[in-house]
Amino acid sequence: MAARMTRQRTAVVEALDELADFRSAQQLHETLRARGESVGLATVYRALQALAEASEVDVLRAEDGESLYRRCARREHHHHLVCRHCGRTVEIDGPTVEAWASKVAAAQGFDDIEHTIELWGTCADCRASAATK
Amino acid sequence: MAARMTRQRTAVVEALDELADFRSAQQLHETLRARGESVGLATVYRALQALAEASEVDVLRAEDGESLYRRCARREHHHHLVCRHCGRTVEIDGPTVEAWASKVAAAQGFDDIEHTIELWGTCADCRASAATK
DNA sequence: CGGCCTTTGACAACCGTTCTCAACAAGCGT
DNA sequence: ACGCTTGTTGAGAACGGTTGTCAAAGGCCG
Repeated sequence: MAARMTRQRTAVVEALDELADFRSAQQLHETLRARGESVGLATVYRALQALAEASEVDVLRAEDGESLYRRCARREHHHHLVCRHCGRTVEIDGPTVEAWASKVAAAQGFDDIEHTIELWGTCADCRASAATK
Repeated sequence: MAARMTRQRTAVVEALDELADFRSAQQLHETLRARGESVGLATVYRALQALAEASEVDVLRAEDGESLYRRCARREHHHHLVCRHCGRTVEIDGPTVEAWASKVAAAQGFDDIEHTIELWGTCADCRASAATK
């Protein structure tokens, strides 16, 4: 139960802190390998899972179903505008949207409401480099 | 290129029409088998894929990553309130939300914007049967 | 330092989905 | 109705992300 601070966990957290954008577990694993920090893939998955449970990282699903992780600045509930090419992320919140969501759901007799509100797009940088093809 | 109307495709469409709720490809496959309509799993996947491309069905991802399909009443853009236990679905639209989403994204210099707005909950029926455990 | 007990890592197992490819059948022309 | 052409089917293999297994490694508390 006690969360031990191991070299591997520290490495995962550090990598997330530096990256700042949404990354897949495999990308993270690759990054760690590249910088010499040898960490097993399964361990990366477990670390991310634990962090997500503790709300230390946000998780969202890419369009192809892969899970992406990010260490967000704010721990409160919020949403994201994510570049589908490079993972670049902007945190956003929509107080209006929150209210709207729970009102609609309640009106239909639904409980335990959760909502998924994510915005995907192509950021300015990726649009520029795509033009240079 | 021409879309041929085969027994299998017809069966998939019919099953979707009757079900009315979001179902996974495997559930659909199981349903068809159960009613004697022998259809290969791969074929179900292909049929759903084709229907999705033609905007004949809506696709969304369950929390565990599985794809769910549904034949919606309206073909225009809309969102869903889905019971995470039985797939029961209510179509909803949020004109305010749409506007908000594209405005926010544009303000950050993002292009090709797409948004995912889905509501998950437990419907009244499932809540009731859960109480009977 | 010693030992308990969590964590690790290589690899196998899983599971949803897609691919392969020979057999099959829609739909068209005759 | 009869071929023919060509898209479609289906069983099984392949795939890719993720999770499980289990012996070895190593935090952490006394």
